[in-house]
Amino acid sequence: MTALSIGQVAERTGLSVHTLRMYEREGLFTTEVHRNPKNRRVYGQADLDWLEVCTKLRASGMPLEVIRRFVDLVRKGPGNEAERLELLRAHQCRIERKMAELNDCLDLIAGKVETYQRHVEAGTATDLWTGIGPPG
Amino acid sequence: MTALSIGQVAERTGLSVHTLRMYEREGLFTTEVHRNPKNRRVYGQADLDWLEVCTKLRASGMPLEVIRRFVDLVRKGPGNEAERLELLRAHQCRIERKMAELNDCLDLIAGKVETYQRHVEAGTATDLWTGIGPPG
DNA sequence: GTATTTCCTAGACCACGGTCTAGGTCAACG
DNA sequence: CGTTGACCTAGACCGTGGTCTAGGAAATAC
Repeated sequence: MTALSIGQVAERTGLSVHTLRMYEREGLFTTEVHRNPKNRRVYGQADLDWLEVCTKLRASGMPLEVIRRFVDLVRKGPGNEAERLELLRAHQCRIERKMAELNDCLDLIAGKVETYQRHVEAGTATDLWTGIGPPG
Repeated sequence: MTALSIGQVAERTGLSVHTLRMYEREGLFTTEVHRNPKNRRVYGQADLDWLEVCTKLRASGMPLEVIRRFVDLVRKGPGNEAERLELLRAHQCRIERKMAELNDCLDLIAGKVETYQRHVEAGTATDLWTGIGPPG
């Protein structure tokens, strides 16, 4: 059975101890973080599992406040799964849109990169004006 | 020949007039923004073109400071294309990494969504514990 | 002639997500 | 013993990227 200090959790999640405490203050744990008799935080496997999910949600751009909403639903216990589902699905959509957007940006940038590359290879002879060239 | 007011540019770029002025202050235009005799900003097609690129760079997470670095290179004129290229390529990589990351997140979330969906369809009978289930 | 709109500058303000400090407890090391 | 290190709380601080306000000018609309 896992029982980790905040420092250890920081180490293996990549979050700082500050951030971990902050997340707790902000109600971002699905479960109260346990304390030992000395009042030190003790994290279990469930916490690690959740933090993994949590960091993925963050990494994909979910604001802390939305995570908190999700957490609140979880804490309320069974019965609101539809709401949780909706929340996740909304986020899924946002990610998908974001990826489409990034793809778009990537296209444009890849174009510019190619242009520049040909240029640089050709000996930096000509100017590329804005260095970007007219969009096309 | 295009000649737009800041309001018009705001309208067609989606940036606010505040933001446009801020970008200018921050040196994010490859070219000085023209002024009419009344000291009003007058934007040309080149500005629009650049703003389009610029917003894509922003949308893909390039910090203003990096955009400024790029702009500085452009303003210095021909001769530093290799540097510009490097900058763009670095960003390209970051986007690619980000997309990979998002894909990862999407996988996880899609999994959760599916689980929840089955659950909700099945009549919200069972609890899903953290509503997320053990990661697997 | 006054009211509205659009613009101008300079600078304050804001949200977000951390990050760090001060001041303190406790255990272990040498 | 003293000091080092991990932890505790409460709360200040920070970077980023806007967003808005105050105070003013000029044109347009009524």
